[in-house]
Amino acid sequence: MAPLGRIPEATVARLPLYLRGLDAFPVGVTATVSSDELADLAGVNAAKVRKDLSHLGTYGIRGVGYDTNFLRFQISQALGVANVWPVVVCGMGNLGRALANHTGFTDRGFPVVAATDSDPDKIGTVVDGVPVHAPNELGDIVRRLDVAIGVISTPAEAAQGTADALVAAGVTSIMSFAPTVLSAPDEVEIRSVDLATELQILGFHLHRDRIASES
Amino acid sequence: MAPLGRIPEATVARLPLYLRGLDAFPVGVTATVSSDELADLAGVNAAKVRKDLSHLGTYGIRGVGYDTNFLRFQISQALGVANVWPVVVCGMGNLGRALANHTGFTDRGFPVVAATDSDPDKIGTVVDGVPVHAPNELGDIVRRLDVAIGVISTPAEAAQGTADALVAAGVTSIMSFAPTVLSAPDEVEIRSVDLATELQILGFHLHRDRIASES
DNA sequence: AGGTTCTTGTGAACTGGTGCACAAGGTGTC
DNA sequence: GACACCTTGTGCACCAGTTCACAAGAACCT
Repeated sequence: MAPLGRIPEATVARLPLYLRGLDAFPVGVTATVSSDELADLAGVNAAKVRKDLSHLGTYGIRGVGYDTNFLRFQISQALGVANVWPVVVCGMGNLGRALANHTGFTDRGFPVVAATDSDPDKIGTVVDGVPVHAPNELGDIVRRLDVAIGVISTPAEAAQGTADALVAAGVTSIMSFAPTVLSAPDEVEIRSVDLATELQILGFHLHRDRIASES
Repeated sequence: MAPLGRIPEATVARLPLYLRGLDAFPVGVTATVSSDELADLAGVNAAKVRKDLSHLGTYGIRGVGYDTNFLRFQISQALGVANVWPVVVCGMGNLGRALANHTGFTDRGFPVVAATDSDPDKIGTVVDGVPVHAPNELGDIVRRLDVAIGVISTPAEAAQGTADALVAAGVTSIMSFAPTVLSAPDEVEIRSVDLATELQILGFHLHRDRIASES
């Protein structure tokens, strides 16, 4: 019922999952989905679904469920999915190349419009349709192509410098894969994904289970 | 002071960050680090560092700080970093190849020992030192190479089947990049990293800021 | 030794988020 | 129209995790 007040961060993080879950229903065809079904599709529980959706001011229909098309519209609206946010990939190593070529990005409104790399052999080339520039052109690229999001896939040593350059160019959203802490002004939103860290967390559980089974 | 009781999940997720932060101190050289410094290195706050470390039963020295070498040892111990956990990468698309070739994995005790892919052209080849097998050989590979962790980088449609195969082969730790919900028995630990979802969360903040600045 | 300064370890308050449980409201059947 | 059946929306209790604030302990200086 809350008319678009502040949406809790935990809810925001789940909205994309609901949207993904709604892919199970064809667009345009009238259908309803219950919080229970949607919970299954998104991998959460039903109470959470209902509470999350109530934050959007979405009205489901008691006894029936949510209209799939209207719900899709509401969530898209809240997330601003209609917008297209151009992305620049900084660091065209293995990971950078994979990201630049990742269809899941462009499909969802995040086209990779340019990349940077410090390797002279790569600068000036076009990889999978993405032009590779020198790092010092970053500011220029951002302004010219209206880049909204910077992806950092450089080695850890170069990450902070790259982040600084992105911030200087006016980018306020950064997704980093570099295994290091980045500092930036408060208004810059940084999401850090460290794959090795993720594996270490899995390793912890394996380790503990092994110890438990040995004793 | 708690002698290795149950460590909160949130703490476990930060231990790798502390370990990474300790890289700033050379191994073997005696030095101390305060919770404040370590907090900076790991990108969290000092109170959290102290409480987290207290869960390990680690004793710092009041008025001084923590011995860097001992701390490194303690955290490594807790995480089970000494163990080597072989990894199989399922799905050798762009992302899979990048992961298989990612030095950050092997370096930290997670060697990629094999991969699978359904493309007949790839099966039987060796990519960056990693042999590619057919999906139906997965069970065999896991048993033969003692695989502990499965990475799923297949398309969404193939993800559940791959997960099932991993579980059937006895793998209890899965890291998935597929944009879909995976179901598995409770004892299987699944960490899901959906890159498009991450970008959508960034997009939400961009969208909100734009609205705020327009009104 | 006494005083000053530093930093840990932790009790306690606080915060955000979760999950239960049920009233409110809607549909369908007889 | 009455009744049985669904499913939402939400108040409330609960829980995990965070942050504060400070006593306890250690080093150093005079």
